[in-house]
Amino acid sequence: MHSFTEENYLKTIYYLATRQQGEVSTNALAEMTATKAASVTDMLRKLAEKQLIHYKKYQGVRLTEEGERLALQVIRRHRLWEVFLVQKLGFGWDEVHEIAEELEHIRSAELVTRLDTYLGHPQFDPHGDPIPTPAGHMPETGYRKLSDVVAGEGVCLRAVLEHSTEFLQHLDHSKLSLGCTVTVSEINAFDKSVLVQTETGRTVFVSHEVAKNLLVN
Amino acid sequence: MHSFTEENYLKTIYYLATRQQGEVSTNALAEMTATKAASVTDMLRKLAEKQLIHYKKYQGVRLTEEGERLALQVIRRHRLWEVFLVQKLGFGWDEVHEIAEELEHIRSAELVTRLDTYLGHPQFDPHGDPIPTPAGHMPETGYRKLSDVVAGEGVCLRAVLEHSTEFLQHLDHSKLSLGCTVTVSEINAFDKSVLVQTETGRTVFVSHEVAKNLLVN
DNA sequence: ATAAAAATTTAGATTAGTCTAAATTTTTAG
DNA sequence: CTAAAAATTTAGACTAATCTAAATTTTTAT
Repeated sequence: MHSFTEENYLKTIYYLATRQQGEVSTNALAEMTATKAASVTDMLRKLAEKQLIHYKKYQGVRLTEEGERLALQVIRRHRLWEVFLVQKLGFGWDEVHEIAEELEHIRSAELVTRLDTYLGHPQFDPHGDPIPTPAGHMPETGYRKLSDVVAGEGVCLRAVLEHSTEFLQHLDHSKLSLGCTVTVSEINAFDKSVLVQTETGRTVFVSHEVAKNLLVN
Repeated sequence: MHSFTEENYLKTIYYLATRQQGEVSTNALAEMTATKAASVTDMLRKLAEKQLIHYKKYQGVRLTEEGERLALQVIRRHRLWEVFLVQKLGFGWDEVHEIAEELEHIRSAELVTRLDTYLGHPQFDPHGDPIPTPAGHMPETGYRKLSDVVAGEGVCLRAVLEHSTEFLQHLDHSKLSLGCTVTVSEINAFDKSVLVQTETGRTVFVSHEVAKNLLVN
């Protein structure tokens, strides 16, 4: 079996790999896991020995097939628990990340299967992230960033790229939630902020910084 | 905060203390936690330093008020999760112990509060064990062992003392479940086995070994 | 192209929890 | 009451995950 810590490294490598080109760097991992580069190096050697990553000194790191399978298992558990916490226990979408960070390491396969059934086989977590399949496949979404939408287009809010409490509460405050249909009425040429029209006719100001973290289709 | 391991020691000390007179011994703890006596001694020194137990070398161990409070918190979480696993996810009562052993260490207080509400503030777990209150009080049950009931008495099955899969499956097989009302029709003078009559008129043979692990009122 | 900067790895230590083997204390049985 | 047995603790070591400081490699900027 793999340790709690190993699972976190695999998950983090997966996360960083999807957000960039090529290999994941030691420093990037150190920052994400809130450890030091030297500690990361030690762990990378260990994961490489277990054949969970491809690793050459100084050259960064990439998941093996087995490593990716494990990472997706952890992510699947994390996202299913987030659905449980929000839909069943009534937590806000801004409150569930830390708790799911712990729940994701509970190992029983039967538990995950039953939880998935209990939740009605959800496809997305409360932040709009797709839930990996039991077989270990990450569904493609084809979403774009709101910041890439041109004026006049109508789109639907589908997911957030940023999970911080501050960001999510800001959206709550703007009364923007996933599933909202909005039309981009204006894009500011100077700061790239956008004005969007909701179905109910409200106009909402969205800064470029926020628009970059909103996924739509 | 206290580690996973410390929580397990506190829980085990509480468990052993309720099943005997006086102090809990190093060896008993070593057996229950599947470690060696030397390891237990190390941990006891640490828990004593943290004022969670009263400990004098060679004299056994007893929880302090704070230690008991923490132990009851862990037990409360364990039992609430068992209710969840059985009532919401449909696990059998013989399948939930190991999973709850992991879930009990998830630390969010808010999670426990919400889970309790979601489950409808249950008073007992699937094995009939009382769930400690949020304030850290273990409800008294006043149950007796079935092995102490005299012939002719009618009683209701309330809890099991033994949680092993084998024992619980044996009860399932005998179609004895918590809540059953039974009348003790005969006590064998030689082996102390009992015959009980169920409400439906079935006669069930219960060995002394089993009767000692069934609580009734 | 090369020196400075940045990134990464190595060396050596630390902490939590565990172990075995040896020493010590308590209990028990004659 | 005392010697043997049982229980417990101490001593010294190990593993996983981390750290700091120093050494090494790669990248970058003139």
